[in-house]
Amino acid sequence: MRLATWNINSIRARADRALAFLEREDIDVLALQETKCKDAQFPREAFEAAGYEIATFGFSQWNGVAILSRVGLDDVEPGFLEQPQFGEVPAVEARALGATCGGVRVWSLYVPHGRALDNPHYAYKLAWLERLRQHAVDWVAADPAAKVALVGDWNVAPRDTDVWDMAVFEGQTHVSEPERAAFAAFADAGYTEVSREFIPDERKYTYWDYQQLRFPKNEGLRIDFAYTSPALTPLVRGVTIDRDERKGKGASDHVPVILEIDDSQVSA
DNA sequence: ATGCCCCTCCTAGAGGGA
Repeated sequence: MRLATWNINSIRARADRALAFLEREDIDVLALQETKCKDAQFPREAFEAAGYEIATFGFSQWNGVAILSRVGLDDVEPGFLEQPQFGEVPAVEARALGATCGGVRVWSLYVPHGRALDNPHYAYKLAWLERLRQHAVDWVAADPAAKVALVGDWNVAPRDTDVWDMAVFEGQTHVSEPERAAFAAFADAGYTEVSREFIPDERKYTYWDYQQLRFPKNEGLRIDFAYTSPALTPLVRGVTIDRDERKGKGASDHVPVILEIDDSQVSA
């Protein structure tokens, strides 16, 4: 099974790119972030015609997550239990969507950005990650055989080498110690960030700003990751970053991360 | 060329992104 995650930065602006990606990379399950549309606005028809079932979670132009699958799509959960809220009138945001696809419990995650270290969004980000981590612990405690994939835009650069110039990011979000600790806590819980296992090299980024020739100069960030539960980790045969997807007119500022999973042992 | 910001929405300037 080939499972991909991609912050697409508007599914309506890039439905054609998404369709081409699914076909080119032979993708079975695609977790999307920043779909930037309400459920009713999601361009379902083209993906259904290509053989995918679709679950969406979006209710405004902000955020939005989705899962497309051609290997089953069951037990859809928009958001996780007691997901931290944000806003003047606190509300759950469309940043997490769970579904079981081909025997794998997939969570498409768009972790809050944080904005600035002294911004309320930053405390929200840390609380959001911690609540998710508690669930991640509970899921494998309840069922050690659970095959869980926590994939998406984590908005954390775990290492100094995951940003193109630490001097630029010093004192900003994504690189602070509490964010890195919140990210690392998933590994303490027994999950493995498999992109690092297969791609340990430096300067292997998943995001490049649209401005100032960041992509041609390979000045990017590595912030899109895939944590897998203990039962799923040994089934991951490979991980790739589809860097070429950043090329050309109309690219998202993020590229897909693709997992090859041995599903010969996984019942659909 | 991988190429000099892009998405959204009460269409026009602002909010959000990282």
